[in-house]
Amino acid sequence: MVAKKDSTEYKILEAAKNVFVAKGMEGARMQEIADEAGINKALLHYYFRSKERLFEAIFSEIIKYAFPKLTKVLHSDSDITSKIEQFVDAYLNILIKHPFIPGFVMKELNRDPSGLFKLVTKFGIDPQPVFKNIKEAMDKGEIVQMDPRHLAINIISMCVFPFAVRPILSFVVFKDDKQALENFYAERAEVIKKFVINAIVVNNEENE
Amino acid sequence: MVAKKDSTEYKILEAAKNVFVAKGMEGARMQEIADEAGINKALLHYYFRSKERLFEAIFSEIIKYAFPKLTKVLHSDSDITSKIEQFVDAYLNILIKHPFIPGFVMKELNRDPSGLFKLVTKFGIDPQPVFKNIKEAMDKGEIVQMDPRHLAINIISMCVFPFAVRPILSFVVFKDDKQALENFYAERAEVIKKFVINAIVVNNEENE
DNA sequence: AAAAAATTTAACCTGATGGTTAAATATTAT
DNA sequence: ATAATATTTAACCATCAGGTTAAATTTTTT
Repeated sequence: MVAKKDSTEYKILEAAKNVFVAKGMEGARMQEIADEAGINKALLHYYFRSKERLFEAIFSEIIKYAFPKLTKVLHSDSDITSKIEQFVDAYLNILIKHPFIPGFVMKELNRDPSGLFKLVTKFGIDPQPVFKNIKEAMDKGEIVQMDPRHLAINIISMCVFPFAVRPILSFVVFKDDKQALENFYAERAEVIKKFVINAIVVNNEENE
Repeated sequence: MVAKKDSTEYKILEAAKNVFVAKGMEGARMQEIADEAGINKALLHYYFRSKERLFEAIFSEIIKYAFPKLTKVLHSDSDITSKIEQFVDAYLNILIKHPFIPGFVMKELNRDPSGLFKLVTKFGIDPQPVFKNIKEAMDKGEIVQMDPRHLAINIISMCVFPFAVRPILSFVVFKDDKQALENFYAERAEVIKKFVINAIVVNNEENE
């Protein structure tokens, strides 16, 4: 059940999200979350019982936000290249709006993978149907033959990784020029789609 | 200066690496590092002064190990596609031998980017010459025209990201089948090279 | 052999931190 | 109006954790 805007619970969730995203589960301090929510620290425990549970509430909310938008495009009846393009567009749309997600999720993935495992199981996320769909397209000669898992991880890697390494990317490549970095991110969807299509579609002279 | 094998300092560094990699800078406990090194906790401070400095010693050693192997292949006189292939081979070689590196480095990148910034500056890592080299190859028509930065980040993303998400990749795609995962990683170099060459080399019918 | 330096140790310190509690206050139900 | 429930608060607790210290021991230097 969703907390009403302006309620104490809502304020806690917003503050907790800000602090957990910035500092991580271990680095975040309950007093800092309370300060940012403008409440007494004891209330954090009154509403959420423990730091761990508060964190889980935030983490699952983030995962719950992103996953459906991605799996939805994969269950359409489009041909494989359209699906890939829609998937890339959907993914970049989410990442541009919420660029903190990859760094945050991957930090917590490596700290304690079981949390994400539970959510994956809970949401019934299963890539096998997607791999099967890709395999069928390969067998029909629509795209080149390769292990569908490699194709999937190639696409996801190009989508997510640049956001996950945002700090070092900004520093090394963009010299902390925020606008240039935003422009780079804005171009990613088109670049990835073209790159992938070029890599996998057979005899693709028309689009050269 | 390198610590002699079997010396206390060497034991500390090995133990610290194990614990920092597993738990991260914040999650690691000095007592646990001492226990694993088989020494009194005070010795950690005697040799390294603070937890932060001990961590920095480990972190820079890891970065120092990996970077030269990668930049070396980029400074050869080969044509661009050979360079890309050598780079991918070198990168995957390192990652397969030390699969913990991406998860660890990215976790610390997001916790405190300045540490990595300092190392990048210290080692004089500058991608501009590589971008220039790529651009020249594009202008000559050897590979398709695109922003060199996108090409570079595409390649690095496909190399690194699958290792960075190893826990969830193993869980979701490989059902914790370690051998299957290792096989997948072992195939990555060839898959990435072929994928990239297909994506960027013009009229590449011979290799189909 | 003796002195100096390096290394090691057990015990301790201080601040930080997640969590708890009893009481007060506010809100809701009767 | 009163009772019950929910919310809030200041103060506190107990443990944890990085770091320190004086003294003992070992090793190295003279």
